[in-house]
Amino acid sequence: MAAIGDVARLAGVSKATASRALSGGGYVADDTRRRVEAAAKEIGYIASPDAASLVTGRTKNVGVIIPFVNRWFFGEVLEGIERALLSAGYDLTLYNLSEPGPDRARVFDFFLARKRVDAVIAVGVDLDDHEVAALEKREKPLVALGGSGGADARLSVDDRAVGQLATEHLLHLGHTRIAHLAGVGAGDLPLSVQGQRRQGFLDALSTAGIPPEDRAVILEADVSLPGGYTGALQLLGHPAARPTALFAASDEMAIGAIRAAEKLGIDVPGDLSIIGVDGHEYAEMFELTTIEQYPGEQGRLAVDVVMALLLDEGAADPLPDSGAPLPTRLVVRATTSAPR
Amino acid sequence: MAAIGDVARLAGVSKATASRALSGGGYVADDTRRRVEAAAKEIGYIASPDAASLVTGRTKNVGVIIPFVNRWFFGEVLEGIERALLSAGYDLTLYNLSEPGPDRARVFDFFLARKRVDAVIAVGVDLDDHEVAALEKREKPLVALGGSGGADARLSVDDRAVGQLATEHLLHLGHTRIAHLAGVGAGDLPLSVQGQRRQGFLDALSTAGIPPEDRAVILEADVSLPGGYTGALQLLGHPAARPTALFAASDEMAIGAIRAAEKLGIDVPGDLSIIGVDGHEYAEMFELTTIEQYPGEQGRLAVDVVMALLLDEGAADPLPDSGAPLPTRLVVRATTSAPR
DNA sequence: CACACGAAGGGAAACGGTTCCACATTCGCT
DNA sequence: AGCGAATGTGGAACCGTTTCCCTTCGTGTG
Repeated sequence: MAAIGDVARLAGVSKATASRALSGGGYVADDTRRRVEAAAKEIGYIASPDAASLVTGRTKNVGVIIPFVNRWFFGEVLEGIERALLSAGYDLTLYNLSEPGPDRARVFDFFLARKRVDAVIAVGVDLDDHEVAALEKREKPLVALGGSGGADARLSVDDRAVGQLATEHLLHLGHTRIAHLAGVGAGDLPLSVQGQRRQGFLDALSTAGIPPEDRAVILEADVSLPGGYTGALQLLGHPAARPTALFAASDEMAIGAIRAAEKLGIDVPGDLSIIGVDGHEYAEMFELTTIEQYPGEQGRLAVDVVMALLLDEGAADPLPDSGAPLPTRLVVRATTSAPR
Repeated sequence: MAAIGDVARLAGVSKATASRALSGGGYVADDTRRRVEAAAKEIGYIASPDAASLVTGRTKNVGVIIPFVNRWFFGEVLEGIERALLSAGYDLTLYNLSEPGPDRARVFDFFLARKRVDAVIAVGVDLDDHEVAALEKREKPLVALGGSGGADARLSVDDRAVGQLATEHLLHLGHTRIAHLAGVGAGDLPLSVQGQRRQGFLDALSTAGIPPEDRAVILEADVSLPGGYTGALQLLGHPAARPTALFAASDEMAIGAIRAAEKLGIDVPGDLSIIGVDGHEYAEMFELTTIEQYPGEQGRLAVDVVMALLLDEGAADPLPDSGAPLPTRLVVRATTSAPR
């Protein structure tokens, strides 16, 4: 395989000059640079990133840890990150994190501990103290998108406000018996995305002064279409206290709920209004009222922050984002209306 | 940062011995090994994969190129690959390939050209000659899952047989006016997955002796739920030649078609039978008849092949797979029945 | 009892780049 | 004209491993 020494020899310069001409900064005469580039092309020279990383300490590679790739939100984020990283000339190493367990620990203690990534983007993962510590030890920047736990920068939708807005939309239409299909763990992890949405739901009911005995239940279910389906069957099957409106913690759950209502012969929105969260690809087709967010854009943004952090690298962080939550938008379609 | 020299000094051995004790083979006394390991743990030594790669030429990293992450099939494959790779101690570098264009060329000519991956898994991508050549030049193994183009090993469902079986299922129920919702490009790329399914469809009709004027149309649409929805609206909206059965090239398309039928007041399966392909997570919920395949398992399998190839490495390839197509299974549910 | 052989470990040379430092020009400015 | 800065280039050290080759023992074998 052709090494930089070969290129240098062919171009009649030293390794140092060849290196500068091809990648490094430094002073190189235009003429020389062209000669080196021509030589490189001629022998099909390809730089070894390993050798470069070894000496510079930078790898041009960022690690992404993500709990699912097959949920719409996460898939979309991942595609956004990938595209942004690619155009910045970075590689993306994927760690598909499972629930807590030996595999998960292995990712933090073995894979991420090595110096193979310049930074880590954690999307939608709730890091525990041990995990944060493991990442802290490496001085690599850590930016988080949603989820909870310490990070150098955290981008996040205001999920509590989202939950509140969704619920207020239903209240505003005149509903009072409103159920919430929450994500699993919403009750146990108040700081998680699902926990915050649940909190927002409760906030809205409280400020609206709905007496507790009038409130419908909160049911936790898998944040997926089948999860929403079975959860909604549960919720709607009981004839006594059937809610007139349902706030689903994600659009996938909401679509499952629509399906469940159809199954049970419950008219949407006549007998049941449904609102979701996400702005899922399918939302329009199901005419679903939802609170949109923009995961692809969020991914891109996370990459921007990483790049900024990588430039500063130790300089007094001006906290490039810090503050404004990510944008969301209420989109009213045909699954919500006033109760009969 | 602690280097192996520090470990060696602390353990009172040479770098060479420390290296052997921690990773390499060679002779090391048990006692010495333990001492080195203790020293490593004590100072929190973490080996630099870059340095190791530089000298060994192996990176313990495989590249995966995949056109989507947010379609069920691909997401599932990706998760399968990731899990298998992780447990083999390998990293996964993701290249989310877009349609042909400068970005796509960049992946092949820049990213994959470098020596950062030991092997490449291409899932569902139709490689053109230039791309195959670019990968060929690096001697790294290339295993393909579906799609077309040269590769060292190719795992694939027999998509033609799948198309044929799906169509025969409908024929067997007594249908003759059968439409096919094909994936885009099915007509132009006969060797692609979608092209093969289309061929199987035609094969079945021919062998059944259905006269061409009786056959319903083939319509190409995006291989997604919205694609299936709008495609089916197209197909079913025309009252004159409405088919009594529909073979959708994927479950996502099939579910979109179900939705479209509902929209148009067409009873499924009374007025229209629908069959899909994939065994999608949602298939059961929609009671969809489908031909299942097992993408997660396929991903795992692809990794097995890669590992085998990586071991041989130049030895006379016994073509570890070569042959039997990947398993599929017809699962009959409630969206197909005899025509009225 | 000599000898070969296997086990154990050390020294040093890679691997393929980048970058520090030194040196030689050329240029702009006073 | 003199001098410092800017520009262009080469030599050599260095990044952190692995591995080749050599030395030193101890031991089973002829």
